Amino acid sequence: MPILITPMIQACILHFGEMGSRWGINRTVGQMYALLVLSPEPLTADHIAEALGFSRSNVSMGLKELQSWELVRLQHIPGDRKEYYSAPADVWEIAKTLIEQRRKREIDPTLSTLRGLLMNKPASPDEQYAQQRMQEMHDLIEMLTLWTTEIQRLDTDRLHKLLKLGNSIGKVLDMKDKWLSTAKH
Amino acid sequence: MPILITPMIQACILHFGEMGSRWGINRTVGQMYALLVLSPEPLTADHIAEALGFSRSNVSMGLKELQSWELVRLQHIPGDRKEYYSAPADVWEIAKTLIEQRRKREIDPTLSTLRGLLMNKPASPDEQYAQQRMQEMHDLIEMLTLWTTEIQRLDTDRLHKLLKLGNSIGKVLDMKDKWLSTAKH
DNA sequence: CTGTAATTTCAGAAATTACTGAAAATACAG
DNA sequence: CTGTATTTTCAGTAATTTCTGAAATTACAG
Repeated sequence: MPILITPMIQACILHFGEMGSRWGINRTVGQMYALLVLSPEPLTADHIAEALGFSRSNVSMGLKELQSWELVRLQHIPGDRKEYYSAPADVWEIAKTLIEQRRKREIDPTLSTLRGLLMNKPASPDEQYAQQRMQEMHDLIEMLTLWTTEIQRLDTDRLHKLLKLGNSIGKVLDMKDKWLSTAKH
Repeated sequence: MPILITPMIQACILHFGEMGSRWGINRTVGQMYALLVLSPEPLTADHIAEALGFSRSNVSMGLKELQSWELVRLQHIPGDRKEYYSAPADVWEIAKTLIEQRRKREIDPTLSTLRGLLMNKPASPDEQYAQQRMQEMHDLIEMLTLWTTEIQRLDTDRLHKLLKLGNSIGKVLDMKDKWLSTAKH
């Protein structure tokens, strides 16, 4: 017996559908993923289609997309021919995957495009100015990327410690501040 | 005489158009913004329409959207009736605005939806499990948001110092690590 | 005011994206 | 193999989003 969609669960699924459509992911794929995350048991494509009222083929396409994002796990149950899908049990695992995939799809191509354009010699003052901006964008994006890469290295345990520390995250950054101001000299 | 679109500048504009369409922003708005960022001088809507080959009304709508994101500055040139638009000169300023706006539009509503749903008493084991996942999502998102808020506080100068430090960013995070492992005891 | 330059609005056309049902492909038990 | 359960593909349709031109509005110089 798969997860029963109560109004509360429904509300959450709908919300992530709407939000998903503000990211690259479309509404129905967002809903499917919310359902998988909230479900304590793996689900088959048919479960999802029935629970959300989508066509079986739409669910198949959605799952294919979620697989391309590496956000779902496919598994088989002995004695059952159907394919069961589930989301990672660990929310931080999911977030790390999302961050990494988005970097691959959005950041990396931009960095390499910018690098390519910056190889050209500027042929006019306009081009010189434009390249200056491109260099700034490149450096900023590269730095932010480095940063998130470091954060992604944190394992779930260490992340939980951070969570428990709560507000004192500010202190970590204060320390960094001090370090920065001494490094200046 | 407004900025002249050379092939190099064109390539950058087209790239950001494509990338823009992977975010919420649509292709033409992305192109418009790239043009504004790369232009050393403020531009009128007519300049933009001519440079990119869009209809005047499309440019008007696009600028309206960019204004709603607080990504452009409107200014008047004495003796000229037209309205001139420009992007902030500081790339970090732009990035901070983007981060903040996205938080407002995507993160904050999600946090408050999750909080609302978590107020309900779970009425079944499925609901109990679902709420557990929702709580984890909530806490994780809240923590990441706190983090980026701190980073956003950095002013441009301090950011430049960080940029200059380059790879040694890792060291900052190592320090944090050490601190964390001592805080554990 | 009046006239004109500039901008915005908006209904509908064009383009894109999402979704479905039917058919094809695949997987596997017997 | 054969037959059946399951999944995938894909052409066509539906829905949504984007874009345009014409009309309305606004801003301001004289």
